[in-house]
Amino acid sequence: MPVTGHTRADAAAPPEGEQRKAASIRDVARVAGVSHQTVSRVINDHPSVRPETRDRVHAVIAQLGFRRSATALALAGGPVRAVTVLTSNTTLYGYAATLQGVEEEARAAGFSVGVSVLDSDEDADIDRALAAAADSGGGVLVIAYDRIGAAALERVPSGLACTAAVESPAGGRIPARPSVWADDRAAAREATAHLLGLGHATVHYVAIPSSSPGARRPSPRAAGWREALQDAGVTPPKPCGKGWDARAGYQAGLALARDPTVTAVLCGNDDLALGVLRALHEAGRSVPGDVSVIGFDDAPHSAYLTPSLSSVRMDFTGIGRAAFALLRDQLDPPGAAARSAVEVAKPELVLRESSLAR
Amino acid sequence: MPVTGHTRADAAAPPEGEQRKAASIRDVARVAGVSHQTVSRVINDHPSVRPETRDRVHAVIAQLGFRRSATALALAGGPVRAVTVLTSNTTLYGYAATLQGVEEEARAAGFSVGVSVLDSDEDADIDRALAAAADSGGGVLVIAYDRIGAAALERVPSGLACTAAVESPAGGRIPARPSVWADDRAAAREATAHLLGLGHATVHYVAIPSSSPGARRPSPRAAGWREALQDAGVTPPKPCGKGWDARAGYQAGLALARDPTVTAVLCGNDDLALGVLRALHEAGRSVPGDVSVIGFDDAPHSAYLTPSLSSVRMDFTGIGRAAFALLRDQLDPPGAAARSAVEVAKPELVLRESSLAR
DNA sequence: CCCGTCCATGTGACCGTTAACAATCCTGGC
DNA sequence: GCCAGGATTGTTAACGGTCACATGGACGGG
Repeated sequence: MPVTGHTRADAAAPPEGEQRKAASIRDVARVAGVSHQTVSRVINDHPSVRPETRDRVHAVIAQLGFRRSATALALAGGPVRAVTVLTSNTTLYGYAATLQGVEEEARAAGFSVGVSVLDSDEDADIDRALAAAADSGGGVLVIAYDRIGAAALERVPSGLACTAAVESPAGGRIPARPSVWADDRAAAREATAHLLGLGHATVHYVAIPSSSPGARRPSPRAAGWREALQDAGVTPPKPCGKGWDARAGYQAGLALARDPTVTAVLCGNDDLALGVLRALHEAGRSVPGDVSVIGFDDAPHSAYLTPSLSSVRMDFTGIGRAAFALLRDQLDPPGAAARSAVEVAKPELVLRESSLAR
Repeated sequence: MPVTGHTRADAAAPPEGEQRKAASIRDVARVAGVSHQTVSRVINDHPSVRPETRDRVHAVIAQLGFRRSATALALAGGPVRAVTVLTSNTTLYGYAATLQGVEEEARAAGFSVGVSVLDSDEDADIDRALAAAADSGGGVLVIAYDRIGAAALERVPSGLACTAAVESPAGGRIPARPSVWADDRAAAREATAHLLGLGHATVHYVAIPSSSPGARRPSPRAAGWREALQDAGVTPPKPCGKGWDARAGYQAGLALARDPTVTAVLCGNDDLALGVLRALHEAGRSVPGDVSVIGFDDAPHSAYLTPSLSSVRMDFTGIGRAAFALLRDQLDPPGAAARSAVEVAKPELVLRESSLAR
């Protein structure tokens, strides 16, 4: 990098003109009067280089602004230091925050981060993304919070280093790939129990779409909700909702608002909850007066809604970071194969106005 | 070759076992009985290859599942087909949506997308990101909506292909780099004028941080707001707000709520507006009854707030797409140097409950 | 004093691709 | 029948690193 500055004459920057072609290992060798291999050894901290030689080479490296080419390194079979994040979306809060976590950790480790968005769960589409990721050479990190991501995870070829950020796996099942999750099932149970504790006869659930193919399995959030009701001897009502956004929540909310038995609602995420709040408001049912509402994910703005939204805080950034760490362990195996599944800090139920005691 | 006689079905996939090392151009050459260079010619659609030869090579390519190595291509000096997006944030709506737009367009063009997050506007930090981007070989796309991004844009070395997504440039100034923006200044003027038209004596402004170094220049949104007031002969009150998020809006809102002359508020983004709404609510001032509020960006959930938030819809995805297109023109120059500055569709003022007539 | 080792360094090949140039074959004009 | 010249193909050398191995000198033990 042609950095300017520098106390003494701008020794680092190539003279004044354009930035000529970057210096190679051989350029450094020539100037330092050694062989290119010696330069390589210096770069890689190989022990048997005379201190004097090492210093001289280092000086030339600084002088020429030499930077080792990642491309050449990769071609020569060196370690690759790159991750590609596969995701179906980059704007939804949970996804964006997970990506952010991955990026932070990757940057700290000197990895580059690629993003490939999955348009659908069709094989062709997934393979396209996988191929793109594979020929970058590094590992793949799949955000598998939804059906598309889960489908992509299934198709990752066995030779490719891969980890995933997932929902909490259904009881006892160990994910096929090293994975990271927060126990949202337990959190859903807790949130539901809290609502029941407030005196509600039952709790309705506005679901996020299932991540299992064909929606065979409900999401862990739905499972936790169901369990809490069953523990309390309550027959779970039919979950509603189909979608991820406020609009879907609004539509589900319109139906719920018409049902007088609805006094408590758990939502699969905060966007859905927002739509539900809106629908309840329009129907003249007050929150938390008539209906208590709890969301999921604790998006940053949820605390400022009116009423402020109770929610389950998920450490998405932490999940992203942990997932990257797992991937890194796979790529340069320092001490044997590390853990293959990780559960990060338990989600935390944050109580606000929307679920105050009545 | 363990490949049995596939009619056509899975002709492409490597046999059944593990995925052995990817086939190279020379592997293809050997099997097809030609030189590697001929294979290269076939891949690149070079005209002088006998059709018969071409077909044979193509068949072997399919049979071996050959894919040209992007790494080797880059090393050999071929075109790189990669973008690195430099941004200070990936979770804020405008940023995430811009990134999404870039990714869509890049994917369609067969480019890979990298992301590098800028922690601060310190030179070292920026150079780190720039260096990382540069040695990926492709172009750089800077999201320069804030001070950090703008600082990064300044330091991009002249030899590096680069475009930027920016705020609308201050009157007449042509951005140094090919850039894309929506005319948010005009939109702010329009929104302010609309509020004045509602009968408000003045309009207060909750500002997003300026993107100019040292905050020497106000953001175009602030400029548009000021212009509209001046056009109407109103002396602009002091803008408030320091930050991007709902919390900052809330704090600004607390102060505004105490001031009885405040009856209309324009906010630099929807998160700020959300905080303002909350603060006004807590102070017992109704929206739009006592105070009208208009936000900026039209985040997806703004329509579902209570009251629903009037906002200026920005086509961030479109900006991202256009910025990528501009970068692409730079990377493989087909018809001379293309346009260097682009203004995408005009932002649209979306009126909702928060700014109804009184 | 000779030989085996280790240290420091150099030489050459290789990774997978493209570019430049050479070589061969075929065709047509004279 | 000879040669210019295009079409087709092959050969060799980059690109910028790493790895495997060779080389030469210093040192120490027998």
